[in-house]
Amino acid sequence: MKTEIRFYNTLLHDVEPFATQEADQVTMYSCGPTVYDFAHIGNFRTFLFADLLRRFLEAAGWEVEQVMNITDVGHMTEDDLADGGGEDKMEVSARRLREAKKAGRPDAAAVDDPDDPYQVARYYTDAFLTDARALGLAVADEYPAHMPFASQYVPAMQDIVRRLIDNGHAYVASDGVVYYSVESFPDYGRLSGNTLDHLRSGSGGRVTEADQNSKRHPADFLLWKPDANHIMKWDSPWGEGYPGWHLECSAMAMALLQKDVIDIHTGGEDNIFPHHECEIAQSRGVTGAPYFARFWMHARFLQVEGEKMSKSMGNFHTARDVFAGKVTGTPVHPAVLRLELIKSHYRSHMNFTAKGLRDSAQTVRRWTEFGRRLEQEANGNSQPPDDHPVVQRFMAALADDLNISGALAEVLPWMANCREKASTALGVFRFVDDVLYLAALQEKGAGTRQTEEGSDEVAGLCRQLDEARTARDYTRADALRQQLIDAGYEVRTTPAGTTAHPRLA
RNA sequence: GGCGACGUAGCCAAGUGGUAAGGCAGGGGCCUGCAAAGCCCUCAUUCCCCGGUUCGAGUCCGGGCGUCGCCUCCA
Repeated sequence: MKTEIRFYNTLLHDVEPFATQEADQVTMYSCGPTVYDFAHIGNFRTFLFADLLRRFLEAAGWEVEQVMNITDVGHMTEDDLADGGGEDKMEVSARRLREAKKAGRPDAAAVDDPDDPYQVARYYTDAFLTDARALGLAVADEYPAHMPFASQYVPAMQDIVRRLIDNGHAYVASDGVVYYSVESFPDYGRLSGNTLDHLRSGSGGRVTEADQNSKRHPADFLLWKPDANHIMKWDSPWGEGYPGWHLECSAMAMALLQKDVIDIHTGGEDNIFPHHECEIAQSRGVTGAPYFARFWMHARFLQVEGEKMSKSMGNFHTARDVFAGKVTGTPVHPAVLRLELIKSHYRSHMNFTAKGLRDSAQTVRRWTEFGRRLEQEANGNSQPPDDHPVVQRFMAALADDLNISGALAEVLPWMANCREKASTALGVFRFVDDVLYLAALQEKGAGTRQTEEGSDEVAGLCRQLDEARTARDYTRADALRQQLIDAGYEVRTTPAGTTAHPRLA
Protein backbone atom coordinates (compact mmCIF):
# COMPACT_ATOMS: atom_id res chain seq x y z
CA MET A 1 0.00 0.00 0.00
CA LYS A 2 2.35 2.71 -1.15
CA THR A 3 0.64 6.05 -1.25
CA GLU A 4 2.53 9.03 -2.54
CA ILE A 5 4.61 10.12 0.42
CA ARG A 6 5.89 13.65 0.88
CA PHE A 7 8.27 14.82 3.57
CA TYR A 8 9.77 18.14 4.51
CA ASN A 9 13.46 17.89 3.80
CA THR A 10 15.59 20.32 5.78
CA LEU A 11 18.22 20.12 3.07
CA LEU A 12 15.76 21.50 0.52
CA HIS A 13 13.93 23.77 2.95
CA ASP A 14 10.78 22.38 1.38
CA VAL A 15 8.50 19.38 1.05
CA GLU A 16 9.44 16.83 -1.59
CA PRO A 17 8.22 13.39 -2.69
CA PHE A 18 9.85 10.63 -0.70
CA ALA A 19 11.96 8.14 -2.58
CA THR A 20 14.59 5.66 -1.56
CA GLN A 21 17.60 4.23 -3.29
CA GLU A 22 16.35 0.68 -3.12
CA ALA A 23 12.77 -0.10 -3.96
CA ASP A 24 11.38 -1.46 -0.71
CA GLN A 25 14.04 -0.56 1.80
CA VAL A 26 14.67 2.48 3.93
CA THR A 27 17.90 3.13 5.75
CA MET A 28 17.35 5.49 8.62
CA TYR A 29 19.73 6.98 11.14
CA SER A 30 18.40 8.74 14.22
CA CYS A 31 20.56 10.87 16.46
CA GLY A 32 20.21 9.23 19.84
CA PRO A 33 20.77 9.99 23.50
CA THR A 34 23.85 11.13 25.34
CA VAL A 35 24.11 8.88 28.35
CA TYR A 36 25.42 11.08 31.10
CA ASP A 37 21.96 11.86 32.50
CA PHE A 38 18.35 10.66 32.31
CA ALA A 39 16.63 11.46 29.02
CA HIS A 40 13.95 14.14 29.23
CA ILE A 41 10.62 14.58 27.47
CA GLY A 42 12.20 16.82 24.85
CA ASN A 43 14.63 14.09 23.92
CA PHE A 44 11.78 11.64 23.72
CA ARG A 45 9.65 13.91 21.57
CA THR A 46 12.40 13.74 18.97
CA PHE A 47 12.93 10.01 19.38
CA LEU A 48 9.21 9.34 19.21
CA PHE A 49 8.93 11.40 16.06
CA ALA A 50 11.51 9.09 14.51
CA ASP A 51 9.62 6.09 15.84
CA LEU A 52 6.32 7.28 14.37
CA LEU A 53 8.07 7.90 11.08
CA ARG A 54 9.49 4.41 11.12
CA ARG A 55 6.24 2.70 12.05
CA PHE A 56 4.40 4.67 9.39
CA LEU A 57 6.89 3.63 6.72
CA GLU A 58 6.63 0.02 7.83
CA ALA A 59 2.85 0.17 7.67
CA ALA A 60 3.18 1.61 4.19
CA GLY A 61 5.10 -1.47 3.15
CA TRP A 62 8.73 -0.50 3.50
CA GLU A 63 11.36 -2.50 5.21
CA VAL A 64 13.02 -0.06 7.58
CA GLU A 65 16.49 -0.45 8.96
CA GLN A 66 16.90 2.07 11.73
CA VAL A 67 20.05 2.82 13.69
CA MET A 68 20.18 5.04 16.75
CA ASN A 69 23.47 5.86 18.38
CA ILE A 70 24.25 5.99 22.06
CA THR A 71 26.71 8.77 22.75
CA ASP A 72 28.92 7.66 25.59
CA VAL A 73 31.92 9.72 24.61
CA GLY A 74 31.60 12.88 26.63
CA HIS A 75 31.53 16.31 25.15
CA MET A 76 32.63 19.60 26.58
CA THR A 77 30.29 21.54 28.79
CA GLU A 78 31.31 24.88 27.38
CA ASP A 79 32.15 25.75 23.98
CA ASP A 80 34.45 28.59 24.44
CA LEU A 81 36.76 25.74 24.41
CA ALA A 82 34.72 23.55 22.19
CA ASP A 83 37.74 22.72 20.28
CA GLY A 84 39.34 21.15 23.23
CA GLY A 85 38.61 22.08 26.77
CA GLY A 86 35.99 22.82 29.33
CA GLU A 87 34.76 20.15 31.62
CA ASP A 88 33.80 16.88 30.04
CA LYS A 89 30.17 15.92 30.53
CA MET A 90 31.15 12.53 31.82
CA GLU A 91 33.18 14.30 34.50
CA VAL A 92 30.19 16.42 35.45
CA SER A 93 28.09 13.32 35.59
CA ALA A 94 30.64 11.56 37.73
CA ARG A 95 30.62 14.44 40.18
CA ARG A 96 26.83 14.38 40.34
CA LEU A 97 26.78 10.66 40.95
CA ARG A 98 29.43 10.96 43.66
CA GLU A 99 27.25 13.50 45.43
CA ALA A 100 24.18 11.32 44.99
CA LYS A 101 26.03 8.39 46.47
CA LYS A 102 27.09 10.43 49.45
CA ALA A 103 23.50 11.47 49.96
CA GLY A 104 22.59 7.80 49.84
CA ARG A 105 20.24 8.07 46.90
CA PRO A 106 19.32 4.57 45.74
CA ASP A 107 19.57 5.32 42.01
CA ALA A 108 23.22 6.20 42.41
CA ALA A 109 24.05 3.07 44.33
CA ALA A 110 23.93 1.18 41.05
CA VAL A 111 27.20 2.75 39.98
CA ASP A 112 30.16 1.36 41.90
CA ASP A 113 32.69 3.84 40.65
CA PRO A 114 31.34 7.17 39.42
CA ASP A 115 34.78 8.05 38.12
CA ASP A 116 34.60 5.26 35.57
CA PRO A 117 32.87 6.85 32.58
CA TYR A 118 31.94 3.45 31.21
CA GLN A 119 30.05 2.59 34.37
CA VAL A 120 28.27 5.92 34.26
CA ALA A 121 27.38 5.35 30.62
CA ARG A 122 26.20 1.84 31.38
CA TYR A 123 23.96 3.10 34.14
CA TYR A 124 22.28 5.80 32.08
CA THR A 125 22.07 3.54 29.06
CA ASP A 126 20.07 1.04 31.08
CA ALA A 127 17.84 3.83 32.30
CA PHE A 128 17.38 5.05 28.75
CA LEU A 129 16.48 1.61 27.43
CA THR A 130 13.96 1.15 30.20
CA ASP A 131 12.26 4.46 29.42
CA ALA A 132 12.52 3.99 25.66
CA ARG A 133 10.91 0.56 25.78
CA ALA A 134 8.21 1.83 28.09
CA LEU A 135 7.43 4.46 25.45
CA GLY A 136 7.47 1.93 22.65
CA LEU A 137 10.57 2.97 20.72
CA ALA A 138 10.95 0.09 18.32
CA VAL A 139 14.67 0.60 17.96
CA ALA A 140 15.17 0.07 21.69
CA ASP A 141 14.07 -3.52 21.18
CA GLU A 142 16.88 -3.89 18.68
CA TYR A 143 19.57 -3.01 21.19
CA PRO A 144 22.46 -3.60 20.93
CA ALA A 145 22.50 -4.48 17.22
CA HIS A 146 20.99 -1.20 16.06
CA MET A 147 22.01 0.96 18.98
CA PRO A 148 25.79 1.24 18.87
CA PHE A 149 28.00 2.96 21.42
CA ALA A 150 30.15 5.75 20.06
CA SER A 151 33.08 4.59 22.18
CA GLN A 152 33.17 1.33 20.24
CA TYR A 153 33.55 3.04 16.89
CA VAL A 154 36.62 5.12 17.56
CA PRO A 155 38.73 3.12 15.09
CA ALA A 156 36.12 3.79 12.40
CA MET A 157 36.22 7.48 13.28
CA GLN A 158 39.99 7.49 13.06
CA ASP A 159 39.70 5.91 9.66
CA ILE A 160 37.54 8.81 8.52
CA VAL A 161 40.04 11.31 9.93
CA ARG A 162 42.89 9.62 8.13
CA ARG A 163 41.07 9.61 4.83
CA LEU A 164 40.08 13.25 5.22
CA ILE A 165 43.70 14.22 5.84
CA ASP A 166 44.79 12.16 2.85
CA ASN A 167 42.38 13.80 0.47
CA GLY A 168 42.96 17.31 1.70
CA HIS A 169 39.73 17.95 3.61
CA ALA A 170 41.52 17.96 6.95
CA TYR A 171 44.82 19.17 8.36
CA VAL A 172 46.91 18.89 11.49
CA ALA A 173 47.23 22.34 13.02
CA SER A 174 50.30 23.77 14.73
CA ASP A 175 49.04 22.66 18.12
CA GLY A 176 48.60 19.08 16.93
CA VAL A 177 44.81 19.21 16.72
CA VAL A 178 43.22 17.78 13.58
CA TYR A 179 40.65 20.08 11.97
CA TYR A 180 38.27 19.75 9.08
CA SER A 181 38.79 22.51 6.57
CA VAL A 182 35.36 23.92 5.79
CA GLU A 183 36.73 25.88 2.86
CA SER A 184 37.53 22.59 1.17
CA PHE A 185 33.82 21.76 1.04
CA PRO A 186 31.78 24.17 -1.10
CA ASP A 187 28.42 22.83 0.09
CA TYR A 188 29.16 23.74 3.70
CA GLY A 189 26.13 25.67 4.97
CA ARG A 190 23.61 24.21 2.58
CA LEU A 191 21.66 22.38 5.28
CA SER A 192 21.53 25.12 7.89
CA GLY A 193 21.80 28.23 5.80
CA ASN A 194 24.95 29.11 7.74
CA THR A 195 27.24 29.52 4.79
CA LEU A 196 30.77 30.64 5.43
CA ASP A 197 30.19 34.31 4.64
CA HIS A 198 27.22 34.35 7.01
CA LEU A 199 29.15 32.68 9.75
CA ARG A 200 31.92 35.20 9.49
CA SER A 201 29.67 38.21 9.67
CA GLY A 202 27.37 36.64 12.20
CA SER A 203 29.81 35.37 14.72
CA GLY A 204 28.88 38.37 16.86
CA GLY A 205 32.19 38.58 18.63
CA ARG A 206 31.63 35.34 20.45
CA VAL A 207 34.52 33.60 18.84
CA THR A 208 37.65 34.73 20.58
CA GLU A 209 40.98 35.12 18.92
CA ALA A 210 42.77 32.72 21.18
CA ASP A 211 40.60 29.74 20.33
CA GLN A 212 40.91 30.37 16.66
CA ASN A 213 44.63 30.88 16.36
CA SER A 214 45.59 27.56 14.98
CA LYS A 215 42.66 27.16 12.57
CA ARG A 216 42.71 28.11 8.93
CA HIS A 217 39.09 29.22 9.07
CA PRO A 218 37.08 30.09 12.19
CA ALA A 219 34.43 27.53 11.27
CA ASP A 220 36.89 24.67 10.94
CA PHE A 221 35.86 22.00 13.38
CA LEU A 222 37.70 19.45 15.43
CA LEU A 223 38.24 15.90 14.23
CA TRP A 224 40.83 14.71 16.71
CA LYS A 225 42.10 16.29 19.89
CA PRO A 226 45.32 14.97 21.37
CA ASP A 227 44.89 15.14 25.14
CA ALA A 228 46.52 12.50 27.28
CA ASN A 229 44.83 13.78 30.42
CA HIS A 230 41.29 13.45 29.16
CA ILE A 231 38.86 11.22 31.02
CA MET A 232 38.22 9.16 27.86
CA LYS A 233 41.12 8.71 25.47
CA TRP A 234 42.37 6.47 22.71
CA ASP A 235 45.65 5.93 20.90
CA SER A 236 45.88 7.48 17.49
CA PRO A 237 48.37 8.52 14.82
CA TRP A 238 47.81 12.10 16.05
CA GLY A 239 48.50 11.33 19.66
CA GLU A 240 46.50 9.88 22.49
CA GLY A 241 43.25 11.76 22.74
CA TYR A 242 39.62 11.81 21.71
CA PRO A 243 37.52 12.27 18.55
CA GLY A 244 35.46 15.28 17.51
CA TRP A 245 31.85 14.75 18.39
CA HIS A 246 30.41 15.06 14.90
CA LEU A 247 32.41 12.05 13.81
CA GLU A 248 30.49 9.35 15.61
CA CYS A 249 27.33 9.63 13.54
CA SER A 250 29.19 9.59 10.26
CA ALA A 251 31.16 6.54 11.33
CA MET A 252 28.29 4.54 12.77
CA ALA A 253 25.78 5.34 10.05
CA MET A 254 28.16 4.15 7.37
CA ALA A 255 29.38 1.15 9.36
CA LEU A 256 26.00 -0.18 10.41
CA LEU A 257 23.82 0.76 7.48
CA GLN A 258 26.53 -0.26 5.05
CA LYS A 259 25.86 2.68 2.81
CA ASP A 260 27.66 5.80 1.66
CA VAL A 261 24.31 7.50 1.27
CA ILE A 262 21.49 6.79 3.68
CA ASP A 263 17.83 7.51 3.03
CA ILE A 264 16.72 9.39 6.14
CA HIS A 265 18.57 11.08 8.96
CA THR A 266 16.54 12.40 11.90
CA GLY A 267 17.33 14.56 14.89
CA GLY A 268 16.28 17.58 16.89
CA GLU A 269 16.29 21.01 15.32
CA ASP A 270 19.32 22.00 17.33
CA ASN A 271 21.29 19.31 15.53
CA ILE A 272 20.95 21.08 12.21
CA PHE A 273 23.86 23.31 13.03
CA PRO A 274 26.61 22.59 13.69
CA HIS A 275 26.24 18.84 14.15
CA HIS A 276 24.53 17.75 10.95
CA GLU A 277 26.22 20.38 8.83
CA CYS A 278 29.57 19.00 9.95
CA GLU A 279 28.47 15.41 9.52
CA ILE A 280 27.62 16.13 5.92
CA ALA A 281 30.97 17.78 5.30
CA GLN A 282 32.88 14.87 6.84
CA SER A 283 30.91 12.08 5.28
CA ARG A 284 30.83 13.49 1.81
CA GLY A 285 34.46 14.47 2.19
CA VAL A 286 35.17 10.79 2.55
CA THR A 287 32.69 9.24 0.15
CA GLY A 288 32.59 11.91 -2.52
CA ALA A 289 28.87 11.24 -2.84
CA PRO A 290 26.43 14.10 -3.55
CA TYR A 291 24.52 13.36 -0.34
CA PHE A 292 25.18 11.90 3.08
CA ALA A 293 21.49 11.46 3.81
CA ARG A 294 18.93 11.97 1.10
CA PHE A 295 16.29 13.23 3.55
CA TRP A 296 17.09 15.26 6.64
CA MET A 297 14.17 15.51 9.03
CA HIS A 298 14.20 17.49 12.25
CA ALA A 299 11.76 17.74 15.13
CA ARG A 300 11.17 21.07 16.81
CA PHE A 301 11.76 21.65 20.49
CA LEU A 302 8.85 21.39 22.83
CA GLN A 303 7.89 23.92 25.44
CA VAL A 304 6.51 23.27 28.88
CA GLU A 305 3.40 25.19 29.91
CA GLY A 306 4.28 27.80 27.30
CA GLU A 307 7.85 28.30 28.35
CA LYS A 308 11.21 26.99 27.34
CA MET A 309 12.11 23.86 29.24
CA SER A 310 15.21 24.40 31.29
CA LYS A 311 16.65 23.33 34.58
CA SER A 312 16.68 26.88 35.85
CA MET A 313 12.96 27.33 35.15
CA GLY A 314 12.20 24.28 37.22
CA ASN A 315 10.08 22.87 34.40
CA PHE A 316 12.58 20.29 33.32
CA HIS A 317 11.00 16.82 33.19
CA THR A 318 12.62 13.49 32.60
CA ALA A 319 10.39 10.76 31.22
CA ARG A 320 10.59 8.89 34.50
CA ASP A 321 9.52 12.02 36.39
CA VAL A 322 6.41 12.14 34.27
CA PHE A 323 5.69 8.43 34.78
CA ALA A 324 6.06 8.93 38.51
CA GLY A 325 3.47 11.70 38.53
CA LYS A 326 5.65 14.77 38.92
CA VAL A 327 3.61 16.71 36.37
CA THR A 328 0.06 15.59 37.02
CA GLY A 329 0.21 14.50 40.62
CA THR A 330 -0.76 10.95 39.67
CA PRO A 331 1.33 8.28 37.95
CA VAL A 332 1.18 8.52 34.18
CA HIS A 333 1.07 5.47 31.96
CA PRO A 334 3.83 5.51 29.31
CA ALA A 335 1.25 5.11 26.54
CA VAL A 336 -0.22 8.44 27.65
CA LEU A 337 3.14 10.19 27.43
CA ARG A 338 3.69 8.56 24.06
CA LEU A 339 0.45 9.93 22.65
CA GLU A 340 1.03 13.34 24.19
CA LEU A 341 4.46 13.58 22.59
CA ILE A 342 3.42 12.37 19.12
CA LYS A 343 0.05 14.06 18.78
CA SER A 344 1.30 17.38 17.52
CA HIS A 345 3.12 17.82 14.26
CA TYR A 346 6.84 17.22 14.60
CA ARG A 347 7.70 20.41 12.79
CA SER A 348 5.57 22.78 14.84
CA HIS A 349 5.64 24.07 18.36
CA MET A 350 4.35 21.63 20.89
CA ASN A 351 3.32 22.82 24.28
CA PHE A 352 3.64 20.14 26.91
CA THR A 353 1.06 20.61 29.66
CA ALA A 354 -0.51 18.68 32.49
CA LYS A 355 -3.87 19.28 30.86
CA GLY A 356 -2.66 17.85 27.59
CA LEU A 357 -1.48 14.78 29.42
CA ARG A 358 -4.91 14.26 30.95
CA ASP A 359 -6.53 14.71 27.54
CA SER A 360 -4.24 12.08 26.13
CA ALA A 361 -5.05 9.74 28.96
CA GLN A 362 -8.70 10.00 28.00
CA THR A 363 -7.94 9.12 24.39
CA VAL A 364 -5.65 6.25 25.29
CA ARG A 365 -8.23 4.76 27.62
CA ARG A 366 -11.02 4.95 25.03
CA TRP A 367 -8.81 3.60 22.29
CA THR A 368 -7.60 0.70 24.39
CA GLU A 369 -11.06 -0.25 25.62
CA PHE A 370 -12.37 -0.03 22.07
CA GLY A 371 -9.68 -2.47 20.99
CA ARG A 372 -10.41 -4.84 23.85
CA ARG A 373 -14.08 -4.86 23.01
CA LEU A 374 -13.33 -5.64 19.37
CA GLU A 375 -10.90 -8.41 20.25
CA GLN A 376 -13.60 -9.98 22.35
CA GLU A 377 -16.46 -9.60 19.90
CA ALA A 378 -14.40 -10.76 16.95
CA ASN A 379 -12.76 -13.50 18.91
CA GLY A 380 -9.41 -12.25 17.73
CA ASN A 381 -10.30 -12.71 14.07
CA SER A 382 -9.64 -9.69 11.95
CA GLN A 383 -10.07 -8.83 8.31
CA PRO A 384 -7.25 -7.34 6.24
CA PRO A 385 -7.87 -3.60 6.38
CA ASP A 386 -5.88 -2.42 3.37
CA ASP A 387 -8.75 -1.03 1.36
CA HIS A 388 -10.76 0.25 4.30
CA PRO A 389 -11.49 3.97 3.83
CA VAL A 390 -10.40 4.83 7.37
CA VAL A 391 -7.05 3.16 6.85
CA GLN A 392 -6.68 4.80 3.47
CA ARG A 393 -7.34 8.26 4.87
CA PHE A 394 -5.24 7.63 7.97
CA MET A 395 -2.28 6.70 5.79
CA ALA A 396 -2.91 9.50 3.33
CA ALA A 397 -2.72 12.02 6.17
CA LEU A 398 0.54 10.58 7.47
CA ALA A 399 1.91 10.43 3.96
CA ASP A 400 1.54 14.19 3.92
CA ASP A 401 4.65 14.98 5.94
CA LEU A 402 3.42 12.96 8.89
CA ASN A 403 0.22 14.90 9.46
CA ILE A 404 -0.68 13.20 12.71
CA SER A 405 -3.56 15.52 13.57
CA GLY A 406 -5.22 14.79 10.28
CA ALA A 407 -4.61 11.08 10.82
CA LEU A 408 -6.13 11.12 14.30
CA ALA A 409 -9.08 13.12 12.95
CA GLU A 410 -9.87 10.13 10.73
CA VAL A 411 -9.50 7.53 13.40
CA LEU A 412 -11.06 9.00 16.53
CA PRO A 413 -14.51 9.81 15.10
CA TRP A 414 -14.56 6.42 13.40
CA MET A 415 -13.94 4.82 16.76
CA ALA A 416 -16.73 6.76 18.42
CA ASN A 417 -19.29 5.90 15.74
CA CYS A 418 -18.11 2.47 14.78
CA ARG A 419 -21.01 0.16 13.91
CA GLU A 420 -19.02 -2.16 11.70
CA LYS A 421 -18.60 -5.87 11.96
CA ALA A 422 -16.17 -6.56 14.77
CA SER A 423 -13.68 -8.45 12.64
CA THR A 424 -13.60 -5.66 10.07
CA ALA A 425 -13.15 -3.00 12.72
CA LEU A 426 -10.53 -5.08 14.47
CA GLY A 427 -8.46 -5.22 11.32
CA VAL A 428 -8.53 -1.44 11.10
CA PHE A 429 -7.82 -1.07 14.79
CA ARG A 430 -4.78 -3.31 14.69
CA PHE A 431 -3.41 -1.63 11.61
CA VAL A 432 -3.72 1.82 13.11
CA ASP A 433 -2.39 0.73 16.47
CA ASP A 434 0.68 -0.77 14.84
CA VAL A 435 1.53 2.78 13.85
CA LEU A 436 0.40 4.71 16.90
CA TYR A 437 1.42 1.92 19.25
CA LEU A 438 -0.82 2.90 22.12
CA ALA A 439 -3.02 -0.07 22.96
CA ALA A 440 -0.12 -2.39 22.22
CA LEU A 441 1.96 -0.57 24.80
CA GLN A 442 -0.79 -0.85 27.37
CA GLU A 443 -1.37 -4.52 26.81
CA LYS A 444 2.33 -5.18 26.81
CA GLY A 445 2.40 -3.82 30.34
CA ALA A 446 5.21 -1.42 30.72
CA GLY A 447 6.04 -2.23 34.27
CA THR A 448 4.12 0.58 35.85
CA ARG A 449 1.61 0.66 38.62
CA GLN A 450 -1.20 0.91 36.09
CA THR A 451 -0.59 -2.57 34.85
CA GLU A 452 -1.11 -4.10 38.24
CA GLU A 453 -4.79 -4.51 37.53
CA GLY A 454 -6.92 -4.79 40.57
CA SER A 455 -5.07 -6.16 43.53
CA ASP A 456 -7.03 -8.46 45.84
CA GLU A 457 -7.71 -5.52 48.08
CA VAL A 458 -9.20 -3.48 45.26
CA ALA A 459 -11.24 -6.41 44.04
CA GLY A 460 -12.51 -6.86 47.57
CA LEU A 461 -13.60 -3.25 47.79
CA CYS A 462 -15.44 -3.60 44.49
CA ARG A 463 -17.27 -6.65 45.79
CA GLN A 464 -18.22 -4.87 48.99
CA LEU A 465 -19.46 -1.95 46.92
CA ASP A 466 -21.69 -4.27 44.92
CA GLU A 467 -23.02 -5.85 48.10
CA ALA A 468 -23.78 -2.46 49.56
CA ARG A 469 -25.62 -1.46 46.42
CA THR A 470 -27.65 -4.66 46.39
CA ALA A 471 -28.56 -4.00 50.01
CA ARG A 472 -29.45 -0.43 49.04
CA ASP A 473 -26.95 0.88 51.56
CA TYR A 474 -26.01 3.78 49.35
CA THR A 475 -24.16 5.71 52.03
CA ARG A 476 -21.76 2.84 52.39
CA ALA A 477 -21.54 2.28 48.62
CA ASP A 478 -20.66 5.92 48.02
CA ALA A 479 -18.03 5.82 50.73
CA LEU A 480 -16.44 2.74 49.20
CA ARG A 481 -16.46 4.30 45.77
CA GLN A 482 -14.85 7.45 47.09
CA GLN A 483 -12.22 5.38 48.81
CA LEU A 484 -11.26 3.78 45.50
CA ILE A 485 -11.25 7.08 43.67
CA ASP A 486 -9.03 8.60 46.32
CA ALA A 487 -6.67 5.69 45.90
CA GLY A 488 -6.25 6.63 42.24
CA TYR A 489 -8.75 4.32 40.61
CA GLU A 490 -11.45 4.86 38.05
CA VAL A 491 -14.56 3.10 39.22
CA ARG A 492 -16.84 1.63 36.61
CA THR A 493 -20.31 0.16 37.05
CA THR A 494 -21.04 -2.63 34.61
CA PRO A 495 -23.82 -5.20 34.34
CA ALA A 496 -21.33 -7.73 35.63
CA GLY A 497 -20.54 -5.68 38.69
CA THR A 498 -18.16 -2.93 39.72
CA THR A 499 -14.60 -2.80 38.44
CA ALA A 500 -11.77 -0.44 39.31
CA HIS A 501 -8.84 0.48 37.10
CA PRO A 502 -5.84 2.61 37.96
CA ARG A 503 -6.11 6.03 36.38
CA LEU A 504 -3.86 6.49 33.37
CA ALA A 505 -2.79 10.00 34.30
C1' G B 1 23.88 41.30 13.36
C1' G B 2 22.97 36.54 10.23
C1' C B 3 19.78 32.05 9.29
C1' G B 4 15.02 29.64 10.03
C1' A B 5 10.03 28.26 11.84
C1' C B 6 5.40 29.82 13.44
C1' G B 7 0.74 32.95 14.97
C1' U B 8 -6.83 29.32 13.61
C1' A B 9 -12.27 28.86 19.55
C1' G B 10 -10.94 28.07 26.88
C1' C B 11 -6.84 24.30 25.50
C1' C B 12 -4.52 20.90 21.63
C1' A B 13 -5.00 21.19 16.44
C1' A B 14 -6.30 20.21 10.62
C1' G B 15 -6.61 23.25 6.54
C1' U B 16 -1.67 25.00 0.69
C1' G B 17 -7.63 29.90 -3.62
C1' G B 18 -14.01 28.18 -3.14
C1' U B 19 -16.85 29.74 1.66
C1' A B 20 -13.66 26.98 9.12
C1' A B 21 -11.77 18.93 10.17
C1' G B 22 -11.06 16.35 14.68
C1' G B 23 -9.97 15.84 19.99
C1' C B 24 -10.28 17.72 25.08
C1' A B 25 -12.83 20.95 28.18
C1' G B 26 -17.82 23.48 28.52
C1' G B 27 -23.51 23.55 27.99
C1' G B 28 -28.24 20.53 27.34
C1' G B 29 -30.45 15.57 27.25
C1' C B 30 -30.78 9.91 27.75
C1' C B 31 -29.04 6.24 31.14
C1' U B 32 -28.06 5.84 36.77
C1' G B 33 -30.18 5.22 43.74
C1' C B 34 -26.44 9.20 42.89
C1' A B 35 -22.21 9.06 39.99
C1' A B 36 -18.58 7.20 36.46
C1' A B 37 -18.43 5.13 31.58
C1' G B 38 -21.35 5.19 27.15
C1' C B 39 -24.84 7.46 23.68
C1' C B 40 -27.50 11.93 21.35
C1' C B 41 -27.49 17.29 20.61
C1' U B 42 -24.75 21.87 21.13
C1' C B 43 -20.22 24.88 21.04
C1' A B 44 -15.32 30.17 15.80
C1' U B 45 -20.12 34.87 10.43
C1' U B 46 -14.32 33.82 11.59
C1' C B 47 -8.55 32.46 11.22
C1' C B 48 -2.48 38.39 15.08
C1' C B 49 -2.92 43.51 12.54
C1' C B 50 -2.87 46.70 8.01
C1' G B 51 -2.72 47.05 2.91
C1' G B 52 -2.76 44.47 -2.09
C1' U B 53 -3.96 40.52 -6.02
C1' U B 54 -8.73 37.85 -7.12
C1' C B 55 -15.52 36.90 -8.82
C1' G B 56 -13.73 34.76 -4.23
C1' A B 57 -8.06 34.52 0.78
C1' G B 58 -7.13 31.41 7.05
C1' U B 59 -4.96 29.96 2.39
C1' C B 60 -1.16 34.13 -2.58
C1' C B 61 1.91 39.06 -2.32
C1' G B 62 3.87 43.42 0.58
C1' G B 63 4.43 45.77 5.35
C1' G B 64 3.86 45.63 10.58
C1' C B 65 3.34 43.26 15.54
C1' G B 66 4.20 38.91 18.46
C1' U B 67 6.17 33.96 19.83
C1' C B 68 9.93 30.33 19.27
C1' G B 69 14.53 28.12 17.58
C1' C B 70 19.64 28.04 15.65
C1' C B 71 24.19 30.90 14.97
C1' U B 72 27.74 28.23 21.61
C1' C B 73 26.96 22.01 24.84
C1' C B 74 21.72 21.00 24.14
C1' A B 75 16.36 16.65 21.20
